[in-house]
Amino acid sequence: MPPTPFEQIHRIVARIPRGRVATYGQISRMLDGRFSAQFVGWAMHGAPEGLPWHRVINSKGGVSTRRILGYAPDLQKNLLEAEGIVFDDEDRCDLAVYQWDGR
DNA sequence: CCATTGACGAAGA
DNA sequence: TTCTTCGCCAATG
Repeated sequence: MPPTPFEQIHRIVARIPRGRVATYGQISRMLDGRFSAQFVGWAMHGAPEGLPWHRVINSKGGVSTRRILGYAPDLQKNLLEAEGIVFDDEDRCDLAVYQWDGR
């Protein structure tokens, strides 16, 4: 049987190298637009342990987990900073520098 | 089966 | 630049 949408998304996320990031929309496009960017976010909600979910951010270069209740504030940002990614005073990083090229 | 729901994004005001 | 609107589509109840 074919991989589920979640599995296809998780496979891509698992390939993101340390110190790089990918956007929800980018992953959606890498899967040929079969799923909406919004759905990619939903797939992260149920990400299996070990998946580098923190390397997936929004198109503005910022993290989106702060609005989720139950998450430690700035956890995602802290994990990325630990990998060398720098955020500006608006909590955004430079996608031109850190965005994964998919290879 | 139908309505609602998102860790989103592009376009327009 | 910020805010709103609309499209997106599998999952969930």
